[in-house]
Amino acid sequence: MKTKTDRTGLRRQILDATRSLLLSEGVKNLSMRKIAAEIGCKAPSIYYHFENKAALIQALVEEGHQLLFSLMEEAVGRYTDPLQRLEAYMRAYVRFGLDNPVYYEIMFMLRADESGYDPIESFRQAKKSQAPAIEAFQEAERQGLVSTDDFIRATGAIGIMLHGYLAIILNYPENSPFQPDEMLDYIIDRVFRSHGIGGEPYKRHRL
Amino acid sequence: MKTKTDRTGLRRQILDATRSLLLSEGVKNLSMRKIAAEIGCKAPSIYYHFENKAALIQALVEEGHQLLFSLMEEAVGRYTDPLQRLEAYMRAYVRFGLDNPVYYEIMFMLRADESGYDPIESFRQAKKSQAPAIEAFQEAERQGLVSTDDFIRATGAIGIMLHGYLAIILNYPENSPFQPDEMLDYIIDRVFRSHGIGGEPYKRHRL
Amino acid sequence: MKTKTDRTGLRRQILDATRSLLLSEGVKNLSMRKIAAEIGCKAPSIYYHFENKAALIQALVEEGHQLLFSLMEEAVGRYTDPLQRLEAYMRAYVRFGLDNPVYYEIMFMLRADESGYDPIESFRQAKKSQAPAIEAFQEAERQGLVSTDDFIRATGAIGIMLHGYLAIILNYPENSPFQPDEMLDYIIDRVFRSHGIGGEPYKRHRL
Amino acid sequence: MKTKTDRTGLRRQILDATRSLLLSEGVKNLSMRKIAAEIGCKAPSIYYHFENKAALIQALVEEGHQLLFSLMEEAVGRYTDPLQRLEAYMRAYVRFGLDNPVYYEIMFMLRADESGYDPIESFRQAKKSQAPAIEAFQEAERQGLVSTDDFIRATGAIGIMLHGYLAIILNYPENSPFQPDEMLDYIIDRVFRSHGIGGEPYKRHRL
DNA sequence: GATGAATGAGCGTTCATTCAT
DNA sequence: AATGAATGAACGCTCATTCAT
Repeated sequence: MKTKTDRTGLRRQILDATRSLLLSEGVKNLSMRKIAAEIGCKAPSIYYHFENKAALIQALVEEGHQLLFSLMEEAVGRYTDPLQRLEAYMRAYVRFGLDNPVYYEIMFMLRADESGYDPIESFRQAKKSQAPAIEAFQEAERQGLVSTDDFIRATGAIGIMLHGYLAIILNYPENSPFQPDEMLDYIIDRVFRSHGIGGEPYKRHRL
Repeated sequence: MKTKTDRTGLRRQILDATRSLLLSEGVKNLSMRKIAAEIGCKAPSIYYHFENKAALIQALVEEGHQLLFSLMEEAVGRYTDPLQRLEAYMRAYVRFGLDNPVYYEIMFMLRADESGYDPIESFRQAKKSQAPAIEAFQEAERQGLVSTDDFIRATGAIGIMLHGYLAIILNYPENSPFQPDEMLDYIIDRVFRSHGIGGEPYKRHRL
Repeated sequence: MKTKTDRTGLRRQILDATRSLLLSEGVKNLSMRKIAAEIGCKAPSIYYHFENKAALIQALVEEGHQLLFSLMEEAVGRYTDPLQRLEAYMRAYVRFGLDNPVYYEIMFMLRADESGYDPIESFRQAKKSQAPAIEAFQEAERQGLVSTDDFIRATGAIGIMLHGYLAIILNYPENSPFQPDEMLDYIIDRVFRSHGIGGEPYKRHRL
Repeated sequence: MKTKTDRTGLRRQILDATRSLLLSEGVKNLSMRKIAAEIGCKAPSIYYHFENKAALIQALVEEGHQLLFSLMEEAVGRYTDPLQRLEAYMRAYVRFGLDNPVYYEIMFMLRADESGYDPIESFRQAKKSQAPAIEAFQEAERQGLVSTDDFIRATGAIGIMLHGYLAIILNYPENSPFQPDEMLDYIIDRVFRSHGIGGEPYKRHRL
């Protein structure tokens, strides 16, 4: 029986409080003291669970990558048609960013020296999450649904586009210079068109 | 070391030193004292020329928007064929970002509360720079070179894509997860393909 | 309005307060905050006058070396007989240490990494202060009062002895394991004896 | 029984790790956590074996005094000629300091409030180690080899000199302002000369 | 015997900014 | 037009130590 029920998992509390503070105040204004204040513990306690501030953010980054990976796998797994899988991937990726702005920002929008997270490792993780899209592309090609032979680059280009979309929305959440939903539809549409074949660009079963 | 004879000299020096420091040390490590030290004056002197740090960065942002605008106009002006104008626009936009990473970052990658610059005003400026691309699209449509009727959104989507491209390269300059040049060619190619018509997707005279 | 009188020379106040705190609490317990509190200013103000803690201590070390130098010159200058000059040097050196324990400690008893002062520079300064003793030795030899040809080493050995004497007294000010005054007389006596010639070891006119 | 071995084991490990850390990082940078990390245990475990940091250092100081005592006895015991015994004492004392800088520093160069060790007790111990030198002096006098009647003070003066020598070398190990070996020979020589008798200062059989 | 968890106190330092001059 | 001097607020972090387990 635990007497300190409200103290259970300070490590978890720290991570959550950090996410919450990052969301409300941004990376620049995150401080160990504020995190501690948010939880009700003292700043040095954080150092028991994390070596330093960078390690704390790094832990969040890793959580983010794991979540992203599982979400991408799950999203793609809902469909069998490769183009649907691809669209599902794109939409789920965007959803991940919109639902988890803090994760997305520290994963992909923070300079390495600010997050303390090795960017190479970050991209290695990101590539793992891209795999479902690459495989979907491959399968689509095999089925003659798209004309592309450079699946990796094609997926990279999609990632770039979705990153641009998310980066703008997340950076200016209240002042997005475009209609997010309509723009996303438009973007996805253009992606498919760009891989279309002749007059019948793609045999796409819309989600 | 410049002399202090020039009246407007210090203001200019401050702006230049700020850009230089932002380039070498990043936004996070920029401080009024460092700027002053770089120039050889004292921190309070900066306050004579700029109300505060935010105003200083804002001045740089405005400079950046002016430069971007003139570069975009100039780039498009070199061609008459609308698709060439469009491609020139895209390439010049990317070039602007790569050549002026500091401008690009404070213009489009800094949160409003960090730059102190009104994001709405920022997008108003950005839209001005997008005008040449929009007009090129319109003309291309008029000439039957592309099948698009939503020129603004199409241009927005291009901006999103190029922003994603630049954001990644600028954020991880030494660890870009793709080959910048080849990816840029690929992206531009896909943009045109996505607006192609039937079996002959576009009549594009490559630059 | 704060008059110039009570604010004059915060830099000087900082140095004095630092010396005072070093005396009462030791190097280990010196902190920028305590210095500030002693004076009545705030810790950051110290940083206007000294780059950091090491620079502050270094400034004191330099002061100490200057004081030592002038005291040694002055002490030796009071006599013409070289052996008297030598004795005066030794007694004045000890007096400097006893009167200025803080100076002595930071000059000669602090590890380089604690004082932030280059030990080589420190010894260069110390050697300057040793010059009067070396010259006295030389003159004593010329006059046939002592039999020594290695004046530098002889002076070095004296310095070592006096340092041992001071280091013990200063480290255990209340518990010195010997009678300071008598021991000093004894030491000086032995120094002269060790340089004596035959049965009439030295022609010394006691001070 | 395994328990007993373990019990004394960690205590011993703590002492050794502390010595090692003191050697490599200095007193200032010694911390309970670092000691624990060095061993592979946690900081609170140290408190099972030592009441606090001061007690831990005190234990080392005591070890040092024991070692010094046995080394001095042993060194002097190798000779029968009292002057040789005296020289052996001096050389062994210096050797102890050079070979065991950490012991020497915490025994004789640390302020009482830093070591937590009663300085009076410290000097009581130190005097025990001086006994062989005092006795050698007495015997030398008895044999007419030196002219001294204050053996205790004479030995004290020697201790002061050797302490000065060691304090400088240990404090500036890389920047000693004199040649250690030659200076030691010189010092020992002067000690004997200072106790010499008339034209034939001492009948010393060099070691 | 040892540790997981936590904390109060404190550290050196940096910062944007102010204001009298 | 610029600066000398100062400050309130905060920062990341380390420390010796405690205490329940």
